[in-house]
Amino acid sequence: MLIATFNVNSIRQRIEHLTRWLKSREPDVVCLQELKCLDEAFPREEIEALGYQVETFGQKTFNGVAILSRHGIAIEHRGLPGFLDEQARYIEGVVSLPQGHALGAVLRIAGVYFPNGNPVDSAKFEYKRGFMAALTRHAESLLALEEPLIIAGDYNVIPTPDDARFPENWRGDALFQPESRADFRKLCALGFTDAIRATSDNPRLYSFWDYQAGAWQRDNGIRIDHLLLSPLVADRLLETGIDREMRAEEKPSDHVPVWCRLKG
DNA sequence: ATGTCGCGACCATCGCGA
Repeated sequence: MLIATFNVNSIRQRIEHLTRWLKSREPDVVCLQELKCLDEAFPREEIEALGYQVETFGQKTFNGVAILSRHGIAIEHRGLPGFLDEQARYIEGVVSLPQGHALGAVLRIAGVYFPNGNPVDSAKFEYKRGFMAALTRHAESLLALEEPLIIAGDYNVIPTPDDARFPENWRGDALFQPESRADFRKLCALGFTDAIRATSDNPRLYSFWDYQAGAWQRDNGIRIDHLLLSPLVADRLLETGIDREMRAEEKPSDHVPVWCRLKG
């Protein structure tokens, strides 16, 4: 069972990259962020042709999230419960697993696209913190269900200095503010495992490189796309990966896919 | 600090968000 998250930075610009990657990586469930289009403009047929159920929560121009699943998925939320929001940043559903699966009958998956939050002295940062507070509250209620649960997506948070090539460059940025990092730690402290950090102590594990100033060529990256695993999922974690070679393709997204493989 | 994208308004560049 392979679960992935990928911020595509416009699904219409990235559909060819995505389908190529789906064919080679063969993930079971994928959370997508930054669709940047309405549901009716989402190129669903190309993805359905590869055997995926496609569930979208789109928005014109900005944001937008989706879940792709090779197993049946029932969407329970479009929009984060308890957080009034005009922006499409949250989608949650329950995947029905094949009979006799090691995880049990279901896997709950939430796809998130956190607000960027810059500049820090603006309402945008307060909005980011409010989103995190609401997600933490909601995650607490989900953990009480004691189901296997993954919250996957673009958190727009650099958790530690090891998650940036040049951490000093991010001082004062909303992605690396003490408050943003503390909020992320508080969410994790509910009992989630950061899948990448649980399986590797390699430095330079990044998921995003800015388009500007030759960031990719200099490996000036940050790790902001995360897979948070509930205890029942963490118990079955086998390996993780970051498909950084996607960033070297023609017309790439500024993010690359991050994935984890589970037993069963 | 900024050497870049993608979108949508509007028709050719520009402002916004990242």
